[in-house]
Amino acid sequence: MQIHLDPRSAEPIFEQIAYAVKSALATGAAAEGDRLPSVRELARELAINPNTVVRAYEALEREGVVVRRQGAGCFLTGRGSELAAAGRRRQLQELLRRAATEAFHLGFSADDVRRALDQSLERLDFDRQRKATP
Amino acid sequence: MQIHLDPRSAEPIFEQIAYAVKSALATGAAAEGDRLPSVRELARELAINPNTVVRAYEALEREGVVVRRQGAGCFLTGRGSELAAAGRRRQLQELLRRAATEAFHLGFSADDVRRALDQSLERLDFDRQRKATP
DNA sequence: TCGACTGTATTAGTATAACTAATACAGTCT
DNA sequence: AGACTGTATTAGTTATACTAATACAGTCGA
Repeated sequence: MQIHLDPRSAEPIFEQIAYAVKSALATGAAAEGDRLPSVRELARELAINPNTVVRAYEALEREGVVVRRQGAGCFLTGRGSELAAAGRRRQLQELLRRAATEAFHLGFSADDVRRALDQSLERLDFDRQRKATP
Repeated sequence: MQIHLDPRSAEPIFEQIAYAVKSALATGAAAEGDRLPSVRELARELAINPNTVVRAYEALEREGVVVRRQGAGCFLTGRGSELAAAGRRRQLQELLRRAATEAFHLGFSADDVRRALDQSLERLDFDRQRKATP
C-alpha cells in the first residue's frame, strides 16, 4: 500500500494519511487483515513525526477502519463506518451535495458529473466491500 | 439568499460562507447580478467579524464567482471557475474520487451513490448555469 | 453636496489546531 | 532477549482562523 502526501494540499497530514488508507481499501489495493506500516516506519517514509501517524491511525480506528494492537501492529478491519444508517445517509447526502455544487461551479453539466462519478466508482472494489453495521 | 453557519462544522467560517454563496447560485436561489449582503450586514447577521466576511468574499472573487466594487457592493458574476479546462477536469476527478471513496467507506453500493448524486443534481439550476471560460 | 452606506486596508491580539521533539513504558514476536 | 510494535505524556513551534479597532476611499440617493 502506497501512501503519499501532497505538500500543496491544505488538508492536514493526518487526514491525508487516513484518506489514503480508506482509498487503498476501497480500490482493493489493501484488504481486511492487512497490516499497516508501523507508526515509526510510516513516519520515516513520509519524513513526518510518529505522533502525526498515530493521529491518523486513531482517526481510522474511531471510524472502524482499523484495529490497533499494542506490540503487534495496526490492522485493517475491512469494516465500513459504524455510524447508524441515518447518519451515514446524511453524510452521503451532504458529500454529494457539496460535490455537485462544486461541479456546477466548475462549469460541468449534470451528465459530465455522472460520467465522472462512474469513472470513480469503477475504480472501487465493490465485490469485496464489507457493508456497514445495519 | 440565506447564509447559515454550522457551529459544529470543523470547516472555517469563511469557507462555509463561500460555499453557501456558491450553493445559492447553483440552486437558483441567487442569480447573476445579485448583490451579496454587505460585509458589515452579514457580519452582524452571523455575529462574526467583518474581516471574516471579507475573507469569504475575497475567496469568491479569486474564483470568479463575485466582483467587488468599492462603495457599491459585492455582486454575483454568475460565472463559473476561471481555471483552464484541464485544471477543472482534474478538480472534478479528485472531487468525485474522494466522494466515491468516502461513500464506499460508508457502506453504500455504486447504485446508492449514483442515486444520491442524481438527487443532488436535481436541486441544481443547470438551465441557468454559466459555463466556465473555455 | 452631504450623509449613510459601501468596500479596503492595516495593526495588533487571542485561541486553536497541526505538527514537532523527546522520552519512556508496555506488549508482541521471532 | 532483543528488536520490533503501539501508547502516553510533556513541551514547544508554527500556522491558521478569527477577533477588535481604526481609518480611508468610493458610491448613491436625497
